[in-house]
Amino acid sequence: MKNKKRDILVTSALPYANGSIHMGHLVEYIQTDIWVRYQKLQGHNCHYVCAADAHGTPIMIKAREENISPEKLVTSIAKKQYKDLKDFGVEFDKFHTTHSEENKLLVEKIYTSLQQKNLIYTKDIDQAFDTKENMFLPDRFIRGTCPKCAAKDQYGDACENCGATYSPDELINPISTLSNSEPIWKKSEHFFFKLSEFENELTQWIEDAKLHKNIKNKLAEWFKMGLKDWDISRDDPYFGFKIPGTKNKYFYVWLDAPIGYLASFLSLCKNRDDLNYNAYFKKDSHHELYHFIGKDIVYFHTLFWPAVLEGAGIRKPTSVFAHGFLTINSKKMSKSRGTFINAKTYLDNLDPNFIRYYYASKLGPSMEDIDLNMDDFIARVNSDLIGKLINIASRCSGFINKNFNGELSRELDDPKLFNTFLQCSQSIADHYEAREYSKAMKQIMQLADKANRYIEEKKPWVMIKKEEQHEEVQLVCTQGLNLFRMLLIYLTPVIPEISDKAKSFFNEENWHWDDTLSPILGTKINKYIPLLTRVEKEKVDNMMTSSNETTSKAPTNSEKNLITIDDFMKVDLRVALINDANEVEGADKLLELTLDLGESNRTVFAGIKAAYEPKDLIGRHVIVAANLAPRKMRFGISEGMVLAAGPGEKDIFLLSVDAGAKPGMKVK
RNA sequence: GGUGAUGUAGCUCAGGCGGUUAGAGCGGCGCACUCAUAACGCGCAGGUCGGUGGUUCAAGUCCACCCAUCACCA
Repeated sequence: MKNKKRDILVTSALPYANGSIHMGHLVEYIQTDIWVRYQKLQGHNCHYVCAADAHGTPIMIKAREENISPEKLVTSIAKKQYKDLKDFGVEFDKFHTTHSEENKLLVEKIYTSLQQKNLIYTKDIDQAFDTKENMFLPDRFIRGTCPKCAAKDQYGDACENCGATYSPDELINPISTLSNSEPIWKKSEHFFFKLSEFENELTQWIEDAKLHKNIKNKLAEWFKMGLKDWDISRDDPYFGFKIPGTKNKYFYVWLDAPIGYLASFLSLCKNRDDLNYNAYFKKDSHHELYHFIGKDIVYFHTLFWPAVLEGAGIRKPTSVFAHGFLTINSKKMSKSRGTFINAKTYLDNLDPNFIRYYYASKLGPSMEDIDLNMDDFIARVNSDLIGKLINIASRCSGFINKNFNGELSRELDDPKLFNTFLQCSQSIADHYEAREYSKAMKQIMQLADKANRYIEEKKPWVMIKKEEQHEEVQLVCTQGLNLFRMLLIYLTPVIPEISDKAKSFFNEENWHWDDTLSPILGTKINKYIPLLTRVEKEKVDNMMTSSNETTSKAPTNSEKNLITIDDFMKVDLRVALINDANEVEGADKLLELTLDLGESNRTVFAGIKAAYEPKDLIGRHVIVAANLAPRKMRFGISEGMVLAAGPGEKDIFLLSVDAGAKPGMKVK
């Protein structure tokens, strides 16, 4: 049963240093932290490193908006992020930053090494350029009308309304969100990493790393499409590391971010005599390396990253563990819907141990999303943690303290029952190791039920009234407290803070997984102070309310993007009569409308099929943007846009005019 | 649009290779207890396993199609 000591290095994805930590981030950090604490509890040499992800255009822009240097912005945000994580019991051995000396050194070293092996080449590409701001624009900073469904104000890479993906040059009326000007298209030399040369190595690595079935599926899909080389450079202005030998080219943030894992560890090694960086990262290292990530960044961690490491002659990760996203009350986390909960908002109202346990009770090794359902959260935490677990201690300790001067008996009442609990040790350990936390929690709670049933059967509160059974009460409660102690050792990775409190209640110093083997007997316990009290619904409600308040205070997009009356008058809005409406063959969302605009007739494709029947539309008056540039669509040319409101799908509502309006009338 | 995944009691979820009356925890209802910051114990009720069709002696479990939800598309 005793394994030899393992050397393990673990990472969580680096939080991007432009915002606060929220409940979604915490799924990952808590999942990782539980695993690391478990390994440490088993006595392994396990190290957990992370860092602030400091580079990239969004951080540069935000710093500019706040009129401070990007360095300063990153430092202050990283400090807050680190504190939030720490307050949730997430215990890093090192939290560094990608904007560090160590990282610069490693990035350049790796790049040079790739270059020497002829794995880097340059190529000119066309990119959107903002002439006012004098910079190239990432897709996210371009908005315009979706070429597929004509939804307005969509990002440069994908439409949130119809889900279409495209390149920014396909957008209708593209606008730079930085200057509100129309971008031009300009050539620029970019640096590429030859990912395509690593197909064989990657295929082998995917097998070796025993990646989860879901990840493998996803990878197979990408392999089928063929690996494309990776663009690793960005143009000035950019916040990042300059590419050696160039004047104005920078490394793309996604190149230096994962290298930040190594840099953070390197920095840790500097302060620790017992750690050797090379032992972990030399090509043939047998030390273990694991990355915990979200499913959105599987691509970077299972293709680019191992390929870059392979190319640079560095060891590859032992494995990569991807988790799903968090939904709140079954809804996507969203600021506008008030389902966006910041870490800080949670902490202002609730105990971090609650959410650590709740996440653990739902987490498994798969990439499925998990839901934070508030009613479920309250029920689960109160029932499991308070009602079952903590209750064992609080119903036993009173007897020991009041009647036996706080002293535990010298033997157990039921060693067999104790052994039953012990027999689950391996299975629970295996669950932790395999990141099957939900199964581990279930098993532990079944034991807690068993402990409560034992006390119920023995009825110490009856025995204490009979002189001849007095001593048996001590035996029974000592038994109960020992069962409780074992369960808390099992739960130490999940609720470390409660575990610490229990430790001092038992007057013990350190707990190791194998301390479950021998019961604690004949010693004194301290006065019992409730280790944890129930979740109150009011606190949860309060948290939800303040989440709503803080998020709705943020200026909305419309407030920021004010336009003048002249801007508004540029849009020629007209009343139109729908003469005809038909379904479009091959289009899922479009209807073809023939409109009477008074002087002329128009054909317009409108994305309203989910909401309206063609026959109900004929004869209706609607409002049309009449001077919209005609747009060639797959099904024909659309000569305008019918105005409608709503989030999409079935919830689209056409604007109509009061009786008397005639086709062709101008709206003003 | 393409690809992948998910859909089992009110809620959260288990259900290797298809096999008798489909499981757990929570919640609900009833009983009991009073040691426990109402916690615990015993019992009961709840499901045509998203839909349709198929393969089979037999399907929640395999196949096809459909619907809904989610994610990814460098």
